[in-house]
Amino acid sequence: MLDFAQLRCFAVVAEELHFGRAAARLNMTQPPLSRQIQVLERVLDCQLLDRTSRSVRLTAAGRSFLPEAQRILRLAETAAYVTRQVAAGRAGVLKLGFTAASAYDFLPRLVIACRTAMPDVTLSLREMVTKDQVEGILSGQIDAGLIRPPVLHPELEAERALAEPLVAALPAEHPLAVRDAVALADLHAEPFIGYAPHEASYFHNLLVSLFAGAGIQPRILQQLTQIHSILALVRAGLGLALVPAAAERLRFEGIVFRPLHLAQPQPAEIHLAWRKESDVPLLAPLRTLLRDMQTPPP
Amino acid sequence: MLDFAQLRCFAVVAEELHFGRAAARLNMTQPPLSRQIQVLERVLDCQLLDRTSRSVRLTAAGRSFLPEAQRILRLAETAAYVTRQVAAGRAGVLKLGFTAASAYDFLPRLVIACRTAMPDVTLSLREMVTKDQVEGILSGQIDAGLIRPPVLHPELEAERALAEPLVAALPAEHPLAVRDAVALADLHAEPFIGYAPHEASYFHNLLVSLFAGAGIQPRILQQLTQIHSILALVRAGLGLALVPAAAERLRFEGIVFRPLHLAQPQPAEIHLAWRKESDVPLLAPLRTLLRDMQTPPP
DNA sequence: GACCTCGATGAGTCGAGCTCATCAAGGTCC
DNA sequence: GGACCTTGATGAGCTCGACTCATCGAGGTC
Repeated sequence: MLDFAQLRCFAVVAEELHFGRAAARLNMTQPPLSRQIQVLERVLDCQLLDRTSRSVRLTAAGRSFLPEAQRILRLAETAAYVTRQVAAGRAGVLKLGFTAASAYDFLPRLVIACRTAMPDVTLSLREMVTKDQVEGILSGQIDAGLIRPPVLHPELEAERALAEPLVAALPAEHPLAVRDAVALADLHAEPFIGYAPHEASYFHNLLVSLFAGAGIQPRILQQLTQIHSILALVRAGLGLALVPAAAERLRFEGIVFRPLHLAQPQPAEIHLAWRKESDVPLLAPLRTLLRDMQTPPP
Repeated sequence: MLDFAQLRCFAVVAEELHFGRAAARLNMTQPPLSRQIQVLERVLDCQLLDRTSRSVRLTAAGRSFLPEAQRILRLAETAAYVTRQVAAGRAGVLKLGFTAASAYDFLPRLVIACRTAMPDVTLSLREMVTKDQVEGILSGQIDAGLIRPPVLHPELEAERALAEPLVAALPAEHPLAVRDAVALADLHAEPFIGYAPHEASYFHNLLVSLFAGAGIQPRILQQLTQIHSILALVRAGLGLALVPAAAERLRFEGIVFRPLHLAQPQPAEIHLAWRKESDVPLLAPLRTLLRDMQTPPP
């Protein structure tokens, strides 16, 4: 079998065309260098170098083999380097799940931040609902997921990646649209587009507890799953809705967004979840990145 | 430094995910296999395999390194194979010079024969006059050349690659064009387009000796170097010419070619020439091919 | 709890590759 | 033409790395 040491010896001798100088460059003495070349020639079953005591020249086989040897050596070096980078979490691919809503604003910012902070890291992104992400993390289909809390599965760990305000989405012609901001009390008995209790349980439960806490009860006309569907009904004038601030980025014409004053100003959270015993090296730097994104430098 | 044995060990373990089976496939026992993997991990400064006494799994670094290791192993094998082929004269590139006239018919046949008999051999062809070819062979610019004899240089060797008849090239309206064939005697005092004594000395000298031997003397109007230039003058009706039979392949309209009866039926020769101490492995198979082309199987 | 599987590890041995010394070929120089 | 120099090949001796064999220990199964 071939041997990297032999390839390196051959490449250097082929460059220097002089065993003594080549041996010096290789930090060895001349006799073992001669023997390495001999072994390589025996392995390849052909002469690579024509040598007399006066000159060293490449044979046709040697000329053909030299670039291959150099290529293999380069590849080996690169592979070793890249592998070290991957192990250190400075390079590689991280398969990341995300929910539809996080794509509105958070995900693009994350991708840009990742590209800046870790240019050799690729995020392989897949949109999945929270439940599928949990299964995907457990099965290894994705390395981590951006999901709605709480993360209860005992094999998973999670931490907050984002907290954002809720805003009121109003038809442009709605009476409340003239206000600068909206309070929960304004929504009492208003026609309201809400979230489906099962498919969008996070926002459903969030709103239920907000309304209960404020002692109000909007008139819930429809309960939908996807934020853009809710906004479509709002635009049609059926009612108003509460959505995460990122939804403003959808730029729905005919809808105005107004800040919603709440005791907890940023109640809508996205968490990063991963397998507790995950050995994916990129997890740590990703978590650092997410933490940095929440506390941007002044 | 990396080691091919380690790469092979890692690749097989990564496939089997079992040290015992991998060791069997590698024709070794399990302890040294474990140690090879440990050494590789130390060289790469990271874990490639997560192993307990119950299971073996790839880490992220291992998943990243595996395809690289496989690629390097494949490359090494291919490089060794190709180099052996080159050394044996079954593959590689042969830089071959040729004269303009040999391109008419002989060279295409040679290229096709070469592609059939030695599919892994590439002919790198360059058109050069005989004198430049001799210099090119001596300087190593070309490995061999198809030139006009005689080859006199003491460092060169040569052998006949082709012998072909001469034919008479006549303007279509020429009186001799009605004949089936032409004899040298017919050319006496005829207007004739000949070859330049220096730039086309081979054909010049050949015709001089033919005419002298036949005791005739055509009226030489012009002496040119290139056969296609000579034929252009023939077509213009200035005179007739004697050209190698391959020139018929030029398909000059307005010219008819007629066999020329001679004592030596194939006086126009092309020889293959090469450096005496050339170590180009492809020379031998090329010479065999050229010999086979001259004595085609029945 | 006894047993089994499987990777890690320790002890002993053998061989590959290193160093040093030397040879042989083929130039150079006086 | 002979002494000398350069340079790659080769031989002897030694060292260190890698293999074999035996065994351990973790973690399952029955």
